Amino acid sequence: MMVAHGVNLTKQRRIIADVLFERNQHVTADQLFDLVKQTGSRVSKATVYNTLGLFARKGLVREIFIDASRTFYDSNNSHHHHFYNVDTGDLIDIKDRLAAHFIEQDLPEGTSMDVVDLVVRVRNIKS
Amino acid sequence: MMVAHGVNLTKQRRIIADVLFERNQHVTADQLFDLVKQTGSRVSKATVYNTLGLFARKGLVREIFIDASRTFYDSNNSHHHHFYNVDTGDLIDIKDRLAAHFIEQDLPEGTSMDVVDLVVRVRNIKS
DNA sequence: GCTGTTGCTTAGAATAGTTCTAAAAATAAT
DNA sequence: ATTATTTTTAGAACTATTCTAAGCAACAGC
Ligand SMILES: [Mn+2]
Ligand SMILES: [Mn+2]
Ligand SMILES: [Zn+2]
Ligand SMILES: [Zn+2]
Repeated sequence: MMVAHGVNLTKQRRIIADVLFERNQHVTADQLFDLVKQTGSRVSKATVYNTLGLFARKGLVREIFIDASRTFYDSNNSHHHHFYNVDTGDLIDIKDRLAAHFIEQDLPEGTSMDVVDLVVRVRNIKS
Repeated sequence: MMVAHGVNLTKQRRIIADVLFERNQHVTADQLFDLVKQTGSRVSKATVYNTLGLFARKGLVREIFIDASRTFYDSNNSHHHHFYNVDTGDLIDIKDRLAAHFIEQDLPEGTSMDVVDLVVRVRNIKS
């Protein structure tokens, strides 16, 4: 899978990928560093940052920017969106259905909608 | 307008608001600090940060998180979204029409779509 | 075996946007 | 006028992330 995306499979990247892709999750670099530590393996924090950056560039994970203070990485790289609870910090998947009223019907229990932020990322067409 | 939103109108906030709301724009705190300086007025950087935070809490501006390294503030607080060009850094408004194929038709000249990131911010219903 | 080359990992330093602190200044209340 | 409250300010502190430069692993050609 990683080799298919043009990523050299090193020992550390293997360890990181095992923990990261074990399940669909949203983690910061620091959280992932701790998760790796909990398995007993030792990988430096710099390598966790480097590897997440590499995985993101290669399309293996998605970066999520919901607040300026930290970047989340989403091990589920299929096309989907998120509910973010500003009170609890919960980050919950929304399946890819864009209609606004549809989203409203699916709000997490006990929450009300605040703001819908949509960013369409584009790139210059290489000439 | 600001008084209506429960913001005390001080001299510095007035200066900042004049520059910020002069037109629809997307600025970082630092950019706004420079814009204020260019008018000849003197407001500290701390006050620019404090004021933007206050305006955001009061709903006068919208925070936009498109990359982890800086927060943009949108002087257009009407409900809309954005095209972000990852190559140029351009941030362009999208009128509030959510259909995905509609967005594709409106891509900025010379760009191709990369990723659509949608974050629905919710809050706990106060009980 | 060695030897060079390349890519990867690492600890710690540096960076930079943002927040915090504590004191002065402005404003409001009594 | 005196006191209380709010705001501004400079600079220090904070913190997520990136950078640096040295060491290490993998590999190829001898
Ligand atoms: Mn997810
Ligand atoms: Mn705008
Ligand atoms: Zn997700
Ligand atoms: Zn906008």
